[in-house]
Amino acid sequence: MQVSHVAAPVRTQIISNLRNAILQGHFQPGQKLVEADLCERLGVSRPSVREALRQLEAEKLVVITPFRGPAVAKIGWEEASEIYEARSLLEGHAAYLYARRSTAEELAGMKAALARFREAVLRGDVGARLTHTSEFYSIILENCGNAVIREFLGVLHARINFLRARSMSRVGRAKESAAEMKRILDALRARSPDKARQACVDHVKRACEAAKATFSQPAAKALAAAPKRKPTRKATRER
Amino acid sequence: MQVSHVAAPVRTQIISNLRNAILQGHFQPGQKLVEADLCERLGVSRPSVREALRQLEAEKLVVITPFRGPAVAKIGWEEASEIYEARSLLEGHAAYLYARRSTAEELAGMKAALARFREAVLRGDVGARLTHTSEFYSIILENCGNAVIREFLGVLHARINFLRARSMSRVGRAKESAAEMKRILDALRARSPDKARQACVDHVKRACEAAKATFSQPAAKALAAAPKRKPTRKATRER
DNA sequence: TGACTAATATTGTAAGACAATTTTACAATA
DNA sequence: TATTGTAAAATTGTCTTACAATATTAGTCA
Repeated sequence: MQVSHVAAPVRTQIISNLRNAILQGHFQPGQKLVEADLCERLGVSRPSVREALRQLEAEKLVVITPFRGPAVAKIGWEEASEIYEARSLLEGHAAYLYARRSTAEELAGMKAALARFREAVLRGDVGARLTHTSEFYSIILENCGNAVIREFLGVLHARINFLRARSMSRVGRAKESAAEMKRILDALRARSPDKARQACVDHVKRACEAAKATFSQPAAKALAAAPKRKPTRKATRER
Repeated sequence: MQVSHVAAPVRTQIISNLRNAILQGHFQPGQKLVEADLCERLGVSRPSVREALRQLEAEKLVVITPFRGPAVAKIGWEEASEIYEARSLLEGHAAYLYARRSTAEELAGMKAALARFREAVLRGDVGARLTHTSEFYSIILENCGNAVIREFLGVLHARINFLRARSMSRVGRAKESAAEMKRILDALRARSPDKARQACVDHVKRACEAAKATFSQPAAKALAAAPKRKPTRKATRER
């Protein structure tokens, strides 16, 4: 007899697959996602793919333009700035709430995550830095007692994931980041909601500034790759 | 079938229709939404309906359980409480941001909306109260300068819409609400971000308390509406 | 009456079809 | 050569049909 397989619907897997692919940068921002290609690549039908794309659109990871189809969401500095602002507000409040609810085990878990983060910084492992930062934060979010805030932050983190990766790979940033996380942890240990909020807000502010700095660099690449408008019409092939 | 020349995808209309129907209470919370019924009622195909339902699920207005299908989201006090908390945070910040950006025209518009709200209170028109409250708030949200916060608040408002309707119909509440809105407007006129934030937070807090009070009442209706219950089998599943 | 089984309803997914629209390719022209 | 207009191809939006998987309901039997 088959184990009561809670049978993850195909659609769910498609969503996970696509979301991970986008978050891990396998698709470039702005890249067009052709439905037929996705069907073939994932081995599923078009209705399933379309339903999954709807959900990702609602998460703002995908933008769907009528008759032009879905594309990976592309984010500009202005929008990123707004996301950082909302994140600061929500993350600060999550820490505020969590400061009164933290347990010794959880704080130990955060300490361990922070240690692994520091180790990853020394190793120069950018991917691990993100992983352990997420571990650190998820303990706060999972236990802050407000699922609505948690989910919003999950969506926001996903949307600026690539920015976090970019800024975290900057030399000085990771070390700064570790110090800021330490400050958050200290505030939580002290069970001081206001200090925890402030530490989080400061951390996000710094992260925001680091991300902003990365918005000046890529322009060089963009300019280099676009030697002014080419007269022939096939110049619009991008996207 | 019918062809629409305009760029208004059928799916978009379905989403609007269903969302409005839910917000206006034409479907009860917890009510099951049978795909075939929706197809017939809206005159569209099942794939289109399913795509629309996916989006509404992402907005948390609809809950889809595997093999049991979609149902109008039902919200308990605990979740509502979390929503009010997030709303307080975000709405307060929106007002904080807006206090520095408000224009004379916009403030006049808010004054007018508040006047219409007061009028609706006197008339006893509950529907108009909600309409004009939304007008009042939308001026803040549309111009606060942060689209991310604006959209989050739009989603939150939709999720607790029925609560707002319930609490706003309580006798004393509407009048209180008018006074609180006046206080927000005064703070904005004074261009005081902190006062505006505080006024908003207080307003949401009061609204939250009013909503909480309505969570004890509705049991009466539920009892009256379920006269025939067969004890056979597992008591018919809650819908 | 109460429990078990069959029938029915509904959802999950696939495949195919076709109109609407955009994109690309190509040809005509100055 | 460069520009512009048109035709072909590609892609999306939508519908229809189909069928397996699961849940719900009805009916049967003690």
